Amino acid sequence: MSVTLKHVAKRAGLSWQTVSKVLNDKGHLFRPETRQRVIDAAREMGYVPNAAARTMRSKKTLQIGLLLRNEEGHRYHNLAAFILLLGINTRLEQNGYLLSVVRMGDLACTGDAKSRVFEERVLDGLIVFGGFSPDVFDWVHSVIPNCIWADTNKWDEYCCLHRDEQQVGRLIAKHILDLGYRRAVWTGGRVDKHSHYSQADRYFGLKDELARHGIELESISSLKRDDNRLIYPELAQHFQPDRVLVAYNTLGAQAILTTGTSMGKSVGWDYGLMCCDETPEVFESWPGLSRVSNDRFEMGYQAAEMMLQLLDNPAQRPVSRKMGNEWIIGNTAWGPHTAR
Amino acid sequence: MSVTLKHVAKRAGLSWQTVSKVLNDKGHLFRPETRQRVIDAAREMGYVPNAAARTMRSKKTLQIGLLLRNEEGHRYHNLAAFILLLGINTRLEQNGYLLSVVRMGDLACTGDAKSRVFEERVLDGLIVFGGFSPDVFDWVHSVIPNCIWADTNKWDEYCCLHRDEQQVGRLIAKHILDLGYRRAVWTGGRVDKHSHYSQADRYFGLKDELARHGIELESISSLKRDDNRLIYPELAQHFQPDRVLVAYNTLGAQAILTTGTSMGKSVGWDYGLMCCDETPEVFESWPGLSRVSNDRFEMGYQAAEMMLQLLDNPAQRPVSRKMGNEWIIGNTAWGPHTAR
DNA sequence: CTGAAAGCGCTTACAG
DNA sequence: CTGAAAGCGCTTACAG
Repeated sequence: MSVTLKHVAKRAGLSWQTVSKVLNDKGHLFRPETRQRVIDAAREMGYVPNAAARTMRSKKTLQIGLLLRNEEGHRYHNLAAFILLLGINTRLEQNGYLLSVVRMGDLACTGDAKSRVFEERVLDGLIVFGGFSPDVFDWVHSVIPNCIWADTNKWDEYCCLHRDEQQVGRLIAKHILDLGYRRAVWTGGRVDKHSHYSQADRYFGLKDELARHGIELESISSLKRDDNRLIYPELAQHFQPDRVLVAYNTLGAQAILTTGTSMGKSVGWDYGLMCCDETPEVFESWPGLSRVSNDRFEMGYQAAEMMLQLLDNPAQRPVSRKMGNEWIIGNTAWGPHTAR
Repeated sequence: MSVTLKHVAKRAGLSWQTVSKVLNDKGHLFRPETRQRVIDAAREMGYVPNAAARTMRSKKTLQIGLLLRNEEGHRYHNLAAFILLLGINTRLEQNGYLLSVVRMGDLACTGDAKSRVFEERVLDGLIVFGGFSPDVFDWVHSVIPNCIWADTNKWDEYCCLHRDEQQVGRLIAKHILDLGYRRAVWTGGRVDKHSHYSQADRYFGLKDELARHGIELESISSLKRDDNRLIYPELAQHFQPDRVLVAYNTLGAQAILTTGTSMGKSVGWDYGLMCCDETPEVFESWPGLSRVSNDRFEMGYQAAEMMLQLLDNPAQRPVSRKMGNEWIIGNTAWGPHTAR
């Protein structure tokens, strides 16, 4: 059906093994006319190497998986993961690797993982992204040995990639202090043992840094409605010019903005707002949000980089990395003296 | 290194070919005890079939590609494509197929396509999404014969999947008429031969349907700034209670809203607004937008369905499909009589 | 019911 | 400089 080395060889009048060597360019050790004959024949016949055959010999599939959480009723939950994917893809492509998306519920180890990647040897490695329970980590790792853990709750010396979330908290604290606020309100919810690491790290990074300067971080709780809208029952009393509200992510920031607007409060003037995170959409929809950067494309790129390193030398696993962040100046917090 | 049939066979005390047959469950034609011995041995040793070897025999890679446009400076342009990807993935997974993301600039045929999928036989088929030039279509098709064209400008009898964009225009027209508007303004830009098919179809579907009822569709032009913000120079004069503005997509709707807000105009009251498209984000950020539905997850699911059909029987290619749309009631257009 | 052989398309030692 | 052989891990006719 498709053109193989043998077909090309027949046309070129050479043995198929010779054709293989010419095409793989083993040291230019052929007569130029022979080379040309082979190359022409291959092109004319539209020869394309069979990846499976090559894989069998080389033991490398040149395929990496990206494991994403597949939450029921949250089809779109992982939108940000796409940027990560593009970053990974961009890096892997350079080395001839392909990227396949694998989705899994959090209970995969109990048997609901259906993807073929767990049943056959198809992947050289797997990049795991986001929140899964420890059991899942162990199970996945036992099936696919070469893993990079990107933004998961796992943190070892090797193979893990995190955003430096404590630094995020400290950055927020620094700007709260620089602007002269004496009251700050955390709106990112209560930290418990099931939390994603970012929640604890942002919270304590912020709290501790503020405490060092004699400011106690206040907190308000939040509710999540069935339709995924965030509600902050105690928010109203904190719309004050002397206060800065700290949102866990842009969704939270948006919810605060909406609530404030409906009460006639103007962000930046009637209250301050800072956000610990950003998403690609915020560049278009709310570039003025005062926030800490979060380049998920870069995270993907680095995760891919670590994966390539790991595959290159599995014995010497890549050292874990923490990605730094920057403060992005916005117009949603100007300090406590700007009441109009 | 990894466990093969031979290792399992040795443990089970059988030939490796027999082990293969048992594991592939060829008609239960083995003694139960033999079967059990094999199955136990395989599990104990953690046997996993080698996909490459299987591929070599079956001539099927069980891999599908998703081709996305890779625009310089538009890293995040294709965010909506992720939902499509999830839809495709969900369907393919059921049949054991893997999905790989492939990105390409629009000039690939001139040589900037770097992905390995164009240089080796790795994919059983390719789903092409979005806007490329006809040259690219031809080139891609010549390299990878089994293609499904999802939301591209290509429209044949077979293998194409479109949203019914003319119906979108007609749906908008219908609701404009139902609400009693006599003036409607298209803000979706001028149609030319490089336009995506959706632009022409939405525009003419709307225009023709309105014309049938004696209403002439007005138009205003738009500019795109360097930072991707949309500007409508002639917009101001159209913020009138007797008028409905029709946006090409949610980005356009957002831009109109922002402009209106800055002029103290209240959407739904001071002017009407309808949108031809929706994105996942709009469910969270602007559920009240009066618009036509666009389920990209479903489009992905159907594209995958067509691909599986094509692979199942390449001789009988799947007939092209047009996906219908629904009107989503919002609060941004109430008819021309609601001026306050 | 089980085993031995052929072959999928390639690469890489080893001969000539 | 070119060719013939072995082998990657599997499946599937064909023997026994």
